[in-house]
Amino acid sequence: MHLTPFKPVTGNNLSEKVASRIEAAILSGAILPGNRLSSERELQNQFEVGRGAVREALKTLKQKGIIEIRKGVKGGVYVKKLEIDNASESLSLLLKQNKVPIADLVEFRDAVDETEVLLASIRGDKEEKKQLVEMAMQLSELNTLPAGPDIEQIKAIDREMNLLLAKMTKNFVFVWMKNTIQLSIGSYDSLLYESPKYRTQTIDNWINTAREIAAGEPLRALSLCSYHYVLLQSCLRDKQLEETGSKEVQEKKSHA
Amino acid sequence: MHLTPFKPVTGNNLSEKVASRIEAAILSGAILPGNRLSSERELQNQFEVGRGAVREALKTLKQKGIIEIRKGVKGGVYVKKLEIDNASESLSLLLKQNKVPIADLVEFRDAVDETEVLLASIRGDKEEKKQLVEMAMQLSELNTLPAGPDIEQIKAIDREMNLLLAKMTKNFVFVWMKNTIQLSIGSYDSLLYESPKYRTQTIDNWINTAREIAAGEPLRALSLCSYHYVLLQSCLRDKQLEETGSKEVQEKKSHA
DNA sequence: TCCGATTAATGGTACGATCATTTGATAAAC
DNA sequence: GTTTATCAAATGATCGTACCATTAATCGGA
Repeated sequence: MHLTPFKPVTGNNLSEKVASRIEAAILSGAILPGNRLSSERELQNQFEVGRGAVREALKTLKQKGIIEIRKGVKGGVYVKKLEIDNASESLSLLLKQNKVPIADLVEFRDAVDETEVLLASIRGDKEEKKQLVEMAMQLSELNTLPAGPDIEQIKAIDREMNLLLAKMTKNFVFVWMKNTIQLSIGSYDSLLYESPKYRTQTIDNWINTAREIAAGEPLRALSLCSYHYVLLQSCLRDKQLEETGSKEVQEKKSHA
Repeated sequence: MHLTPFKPVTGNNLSEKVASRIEAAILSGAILPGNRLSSERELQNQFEVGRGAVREALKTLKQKGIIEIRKGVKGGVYVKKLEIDNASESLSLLLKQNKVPIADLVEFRDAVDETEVLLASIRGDKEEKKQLVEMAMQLSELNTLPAGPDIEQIKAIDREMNLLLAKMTKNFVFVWMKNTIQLSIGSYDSLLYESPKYRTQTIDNWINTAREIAAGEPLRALSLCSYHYVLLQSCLRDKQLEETGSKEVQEKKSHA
């Protein structure tokens, strides 16, 4: 028999709660791709909800591309292997499932950012450029507070600067891409601000980059932007060294 | 009263048929963002299906982010304004809705392709490089057939070459991005092959690019890749000149 | 005029019934 | 014994009805 990893659910928006429960179970890896979850009637009993709610939840998950539904005996809900081809609708889903090595994402953002900096320094309004420099200076202030650096605030402004930079390109695709990547990479990027070693360097680099962009010096801004990634990769390497052997085994497993 | 732009639906997978009908009506622009579609019970009558089927269809569309559902009097299905912020889940949806000027997309792909070519020439296997060159030669052959060029086949191989190039980067994000962009930009890109003026130039450029990649000359490959976009933009400009004044009015309207 | 109660429209949920599809088992034919 | 045809059970797909909660318009009284 199956284990029943679900508990009853009550409340409003039932079908969405059911959907998020099932999705969580799948994304957490508790149920592996190709495995059968249950039939609709079984889920109905496990969650103690009506069958309509179950079916609506499954429709949502099917649209997301993470489950497959089969008819007949041995039918029911099956966890789908999420491949790049299936996921053309959703990059963020691929990222959530850790299907994408973080190094790949960093590398990609590097490529995009370089052009972004070029375009921003060419197309950005005067006001936008002014604002960018001001935000960079704010970073510096927040880093030299008497009570110590306000790291959360620094991260927030870093995020805003990134979005502003994308907006300055006047190109929707860059804005969209920045939004999506930021959601997934943000936590890694902010590592730079948690270590004192990198924080000051990163902020100084932001200030210089913002000034070159404001001055309309795209090529200088570009080389400074590249330095941001030198810092980030160095920082990530440091973190990796801290990790234990058991994590390495997990890594190999997930790559297989 | 409302018009009822739907006809009854019969057959299997009813809810998906209903969903695609509604989606088509929305994406075609027949129903504008912010407008109310109908209530569930109205849709049930219009499509002549059960209410469950309607609700399942709506769940799918809600998950896609193109509709919004409101409770109470004046509740029902409303077409959602698809903004960049909402759409972090789906770039292809933004593209389908023509929210993104094609020039933006071309520019973005240009930025990505440059790095892609660099990485491909550095990381590509020997076999992949060999295959790339062979495919480029195939393009040339297809262009000089006695019976005239086989344009459809040429487009198909162009597509395959693009995907191979992305694969050669050994970076999932580039592969995903190429897949997504290809779906939307493909039709524009293939304009290059429809005009005799550009077709031969584009193919020759592909051959040279493939050879430089195979030779491990990333910088030469890069400059050739850029030339592809010079050709594409020139070609798009030609097409735009052919368009009439009435289209220009539409353009301005959609930009407002 | 303004505020509160009423009412009607609508989504959310549940339950039950029927049909079509799929798989496995059983029986019949060779 | 093997193959083929038939049947049965599990399951998704769909429909219908009923009831509750929410929402906005309407109506009536202060």
